[in-house]
Amino acid sequence: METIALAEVAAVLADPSRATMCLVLLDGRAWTVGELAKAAGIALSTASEHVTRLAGAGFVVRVKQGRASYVRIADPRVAELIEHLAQHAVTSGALPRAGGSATRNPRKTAEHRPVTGLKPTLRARRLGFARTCYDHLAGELGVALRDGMLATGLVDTADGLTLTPRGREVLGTLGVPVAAGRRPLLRDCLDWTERRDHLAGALPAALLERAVDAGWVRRDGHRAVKVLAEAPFAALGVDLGALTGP
DNA sequence: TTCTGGACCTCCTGAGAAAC
DNA sequence: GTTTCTCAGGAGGTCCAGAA
Repeated sequence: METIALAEVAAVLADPSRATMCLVLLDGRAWTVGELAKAAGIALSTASEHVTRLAGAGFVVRVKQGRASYVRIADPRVAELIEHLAQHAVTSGALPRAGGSATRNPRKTAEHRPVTGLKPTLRARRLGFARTCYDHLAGELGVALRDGMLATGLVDTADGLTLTPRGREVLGTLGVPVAAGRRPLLRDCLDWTERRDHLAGALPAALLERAVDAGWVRRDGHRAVKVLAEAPFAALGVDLGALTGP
């Protein structure tokens, strides 16, 4: 019974077009069916069918707004599942690291297309340096944030990943709201480019939202994030100058 | 082991509906 | 009228069980 259910769910992601759509949606934004079709390199009607199937399996939800129909990942757990599958694909050799592709359809997203020139190389480097992992920061910057917050005592791992009183204070001064709600405040999320953990959960999501609102970082194309020089990441134990950068 | 026919899947074009 | 999306129908490819 469970085997059949697992096979059915896996079959939904087994199609390269639907997998591409899911990877595109990992940036946490809502996309129109037309945009998804363009990203996957398929016709609009075909994309609509794929979205219907993804929605039926609970991977995505549709939000009607006027004549447009927006599609987004159903919830953060789905995003984590897709991110982990992508990470597994990389570590198992099915997909090369950022910038490569092993799908049977070569016209897929820029993120997984083989690097053939300067522009794709730069894109891959930007993704590797700093990007969004659904709703939080990932890449070299994401891993550095975890390391920095641990090193400066803002986060503690003695009893699982917890925010220390000092961490609460520092984040408060930065204007980052600290409220867990139904989601865990902090948890580890394996980074598929760095092969190390970065921070996920309600707090990293709030930090990214605050960073974008305050202009510390700017979304720079699909998933890539540009860090501005005046970003106060030093308060979180991150030495931006020590990172390799894109 | 190879061939064959049916079932299934993906993707396309074209028509039509709905919203602006 | 234009844009965006869904639906219908069909082409082409793949998979698989059964036969030779």
